[in-house]
Amino acid sequence: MGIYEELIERGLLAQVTDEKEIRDLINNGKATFYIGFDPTADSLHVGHFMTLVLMKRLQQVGNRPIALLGGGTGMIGDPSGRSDLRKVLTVEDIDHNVNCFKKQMERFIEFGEGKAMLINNADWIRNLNYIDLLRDVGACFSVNHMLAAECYKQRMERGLSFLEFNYMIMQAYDFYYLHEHYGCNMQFGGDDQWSNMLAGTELIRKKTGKDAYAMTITLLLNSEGKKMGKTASGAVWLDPNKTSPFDFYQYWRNVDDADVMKCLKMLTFIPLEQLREMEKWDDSRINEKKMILAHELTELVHGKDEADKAQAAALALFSGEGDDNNMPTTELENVPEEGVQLLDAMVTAKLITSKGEGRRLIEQGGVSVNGEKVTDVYLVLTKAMLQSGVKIKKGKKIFHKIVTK
RNA sequence: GGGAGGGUAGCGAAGUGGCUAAACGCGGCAGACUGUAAAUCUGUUACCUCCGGUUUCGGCAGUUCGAAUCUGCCCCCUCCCA
Repeated sequence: MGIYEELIERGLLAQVTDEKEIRDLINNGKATFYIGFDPTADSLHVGHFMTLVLMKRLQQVGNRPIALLGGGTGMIGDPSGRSDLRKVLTVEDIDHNVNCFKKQMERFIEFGEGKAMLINNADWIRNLNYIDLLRDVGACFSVNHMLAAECYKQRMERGLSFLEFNYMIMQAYDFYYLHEHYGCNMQFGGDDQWSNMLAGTELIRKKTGKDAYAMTITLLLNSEGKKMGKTASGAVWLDPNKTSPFDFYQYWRNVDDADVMKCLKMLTFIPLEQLREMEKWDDSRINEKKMILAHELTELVHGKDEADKAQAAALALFSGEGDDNNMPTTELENVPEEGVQLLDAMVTAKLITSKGEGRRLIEQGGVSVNGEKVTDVYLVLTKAMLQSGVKIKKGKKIFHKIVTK
């Protein structure tokens, strides 16, 4: 069984331009493929994670990945899949984000001679000359054709700026550039990138007469059809400072029953035979599956140590076994002798956004301190308590420790 | 450039002088039930609070005892015509 078949079985492939060719290329390690990453934030998130995993899978069987950071295209902003106008990022923002992405990716994928390549399209896009570009590639695009693309159609209703309209051309140009300079013959991307990717293969064909291929990855949607990796407080980040390993673990520990197998298949490196076996498991073992999922992914992103710690903390908190030293912690500074109010401490720890919210929570019985339900809105955490560490539980499953030196 | 219609809480959407911190729906949070799931039910959902108070309806300036609601100017969005 080749990697192509494996990707299919894992449910990762959405669309391909030429099934036979692509299967031949990637199964035999002949592909030099690129995946673009738009530096719209200062950390990668779960959405990127699946693409990174895919890069790794393909690299393992001999294909050559190019991670293309959109330091140039980020200046424009991709309108695909967006109903509103993107806010325009400054050059500083973009460069900063690109650097953050780089660091995170390096932890995850091996770059270097003969291995994966990390390229920033700012290197060529920011220096493009308008007239030259128009004459060079502008002639290859039909506006009529572009407007027919699904991603633009949706925006015809709400408005689409000329700036964003050009994104497709830039992305196509990237592909062409990589094809010419790095021998890149394939592009991967989210399913929402399909039209942009096709534009690239067409540009290459028109300019060089050669064929290049494109393949899209199924978007990771939950059973309700929403993108996964989003929580009420925002995306689930790979940066441990933005989403702690514990929270990351908990996110996966809490996925819907209906989504567990899908996540295991799409995101983990657990061999297919084993997954097929798991699929036959009795329903009563559903929680076991969730733990495996959470541990696997936390390990991939944060390392085995962190994954073990997160799991131990979760077990300690929810079933009373294991140790509880690894829950998210906030350290308070300059605690006065008389201590601090619980509500103030919770605001500092970002457990609540206002004291009003905290008061409501306590009134509704949603807060515990060191295992005891809080009834007093004005509860004070004494300095002595804080020095030994105070365990706060908000709702049923949010745990946080507050300490002071 | 001309014409029309808009901008209300996280989102959608009522409200056209006081009874409105602002209906309703979604979303969020909490409680019950469960399996750290889903579904369901209940409560809650600007901010600070003991009573009570403070700041909100694109922005600024007015009219008024009183403005989300009326007037002027400005900003932004959508549609139609160029």
